[in-house]
Amino acid sequence: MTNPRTAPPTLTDLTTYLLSKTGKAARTRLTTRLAARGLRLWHMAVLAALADFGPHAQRELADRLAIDPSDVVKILDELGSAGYVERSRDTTDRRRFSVTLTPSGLALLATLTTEAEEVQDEILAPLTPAERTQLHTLLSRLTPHA
Amino acid sequence: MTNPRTAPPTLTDLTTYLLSKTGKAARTRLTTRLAARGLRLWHMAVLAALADFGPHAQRELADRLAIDPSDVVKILDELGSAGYVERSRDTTDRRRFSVTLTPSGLALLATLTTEAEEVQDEILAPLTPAERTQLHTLLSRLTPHA
DNA sequence: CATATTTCAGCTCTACTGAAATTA
DNA sequence: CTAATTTCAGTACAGCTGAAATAT
Repeated sequence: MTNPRTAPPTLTDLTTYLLSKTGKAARTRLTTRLAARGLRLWHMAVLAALADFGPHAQRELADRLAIDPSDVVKILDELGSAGYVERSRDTTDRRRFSVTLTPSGLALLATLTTEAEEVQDEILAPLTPAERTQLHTLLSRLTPHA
Repeated sequence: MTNPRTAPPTLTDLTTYLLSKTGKAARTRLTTRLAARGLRLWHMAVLAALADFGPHAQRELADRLAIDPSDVVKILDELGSAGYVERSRDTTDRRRFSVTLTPSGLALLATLTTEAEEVQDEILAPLTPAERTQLHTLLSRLTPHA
């Protein structure tokens, strides 16, 4: 009768459950693609922050992306040794490093964004373009609040 | 100028990013509430599966909820010792345990569902009732695919 | 004999904690 | 002297792997 892989209605009646499940599916798929390049989601997030807002101190990156400052260190070590970002001492406050995006970092971000859009096309496949816009608008009303 | 906690547009332009972020926020909030009762999300998911579809073998729970079978063991140990579920050997296939929900398990599920709905009200607060319905409908079109 | 279910021991990864070194 | 930034070592947890015990 019932497909044994059907999720419980008690859960699927909750919009937050659907949100959590589809969000996790999207994240997992992109994580898998990034792993093929030896990268994780935080690497992409850091590149995006630098591209969109310019140089950051490490603490600023941690605040903006809600990453633990102690984890920012390793992420930047990896991006730095691959030549995607550069660290230099902030001249006005020598406790800080100023992190900047390199041209190759910007190029990488463009590639990763394309991959993310491919994953998005997979996840949103059942929706028409108009419905996708509708969904995006609704979700963007939520995020500042969450 | 720019609030240093603003997320990068390169990311927020992706619907899947918003999906991931709001889904994670919802999950985190409910996880926190459940932890106050010594429970985790999987406990609630198992109770929901048993309430909605009746008794399951452990393997069936694992398939339906996409949990690793080896993790089902511990979850049921905890639910069982608290009296929320009962395990009995399946008479037709004695390799299997048949897991059933107890009345107190059903009562617990009702309480947890209320908590989940409270979290949902927090997360969806910016939306009107009509918009919430719209969001739910769109998301329910996605999950079978994902 | 090959396969399925339950169980356990152990690995890995992410996220978080606590503290040290440097500078403001 | 207090506080902020970067860094590192270590902890806790969830999810997964591999294999054993029992039954089909």
